[in-house]
Amino acid sequence: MLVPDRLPKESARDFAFRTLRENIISLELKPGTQISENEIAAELALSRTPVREAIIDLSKASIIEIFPQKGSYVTLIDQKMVEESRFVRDVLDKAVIQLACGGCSREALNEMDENVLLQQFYLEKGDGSRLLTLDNQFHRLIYIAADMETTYQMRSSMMLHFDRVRSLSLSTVKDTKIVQDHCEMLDAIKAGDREKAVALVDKHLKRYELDKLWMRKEHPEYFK
Amino acid sequence: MLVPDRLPKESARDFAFRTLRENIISLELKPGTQISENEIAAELALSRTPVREAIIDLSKASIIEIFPQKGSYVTLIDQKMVEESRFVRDVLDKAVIQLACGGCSREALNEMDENVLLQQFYLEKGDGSRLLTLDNQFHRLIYIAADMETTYQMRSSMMLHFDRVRSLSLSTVKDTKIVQDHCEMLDAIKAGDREKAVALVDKHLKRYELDKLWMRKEHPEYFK
DNA sequence: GCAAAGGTACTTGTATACAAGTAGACAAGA
DNA sequence: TCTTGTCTACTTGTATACAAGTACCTTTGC
Repeated sequence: MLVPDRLPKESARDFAFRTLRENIISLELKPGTQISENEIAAELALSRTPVREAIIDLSKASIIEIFPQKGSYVTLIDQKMVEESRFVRDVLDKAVIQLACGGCSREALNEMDENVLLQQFYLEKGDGSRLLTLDNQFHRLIYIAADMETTYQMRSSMMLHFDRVRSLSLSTVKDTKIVQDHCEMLDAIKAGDREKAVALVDKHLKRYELDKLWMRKEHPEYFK
Repeated sequence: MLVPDRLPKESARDFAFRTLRENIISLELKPGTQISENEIAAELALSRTPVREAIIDLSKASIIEIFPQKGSYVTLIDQKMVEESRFVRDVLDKAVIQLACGGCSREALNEMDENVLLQQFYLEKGDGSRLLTLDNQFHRLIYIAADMETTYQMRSSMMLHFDRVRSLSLSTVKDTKIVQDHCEMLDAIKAGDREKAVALVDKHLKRYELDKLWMRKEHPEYFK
């Protein structure tokens, strides 16, 4: 497992949560892997308590499954769960982008401009990991622009399942179309073109279908 | 605080979570109230650990706010949060009921029939608390009918804010229209009439606007 | 050889002890 | 009177100890 630096003032629990989450999404901790509270605690130089609390949090999002008195495991990727995540994302993203089309602050637009610029930069550099971060950030900025940040947080917890599937594929495929989609979405928001924006979200999400198929073919052992 | 019976095989953590959640939603624990891990633990005859874990869970849904080394408090009702909850519910409910209109099992329909019957029964009896439970259950059944139960769980966590506002008003108002709405929704699902179903969800949600206004007028001290 | 019993080493669940930080009471001193 | 320091009693955060259940291996008996 990759152990990042502990941020200043970060609580033990938050540190454990962040570490586990990143390792699971990046597939560094593979689906099916057993998670021992004691082992993780030792690895992070913490006691069991904060580690346990972090694991409970992650189990709430069904990304870790706890079997009392037996053990805890990184869940296998569940096709149905990924599908529902996709559905929620589809429905919320379309509703929110329409709000954003209704007008948002200069600030929010600037941040999105900057984000898209960086996406193009790292796309050329071929830095898939950085791209994934910017991708997530871009969609978050849309929610912020629509003043729906709490809703975004909720979306995030469900998106964990989706993120795992994207993780590997985005870092190898480096699809230029995804960045292109983001550019066009931003344009649609600026133009206040709801119809175009919704169509773009729809097209955008369909791309991940390929990711899923590719991953399922390449790593069937990750799936339930 | 009202302490329910502990269910058989229920873990201490689940028991603490359930107890706190119910007391908060029912406004038995009023917005702004301080929650002491020690006090709750004593009251439920548990140690701090499971109580603490339950409190952390509830803080994830922003229904309890934890100030480290200071104290934990039942959050005041946040208008923006209620608004976002309403938005999420609106968007998801409309999408899901359309799926249900696409056809669902005989079983699911039977359960909904039964539920609506009970709603009418308890409406006449004037049992608001029982009505609230049935109301929640009805909407859950729609999600189950659409095979979107995980999505419903996500919806639930955000709905806590909404539920608090409904709690008092539903128990006093006992609006016959709400039960009527449910009947019509069920009919629309049976008929596969998407358009009608969506319109009903829309109308249904608008009723709660009145709840909010009533509550804000009656209990301004509960709001942020 | 095989089956059953029991020990052992793990797991998570819960309880308790201690650490660290905050708020308020209260008294001492300017 | 007001300020300041300290003590006390609280809070949550973390560490540790113990309880209870599971899986597996080993040993014992046939």
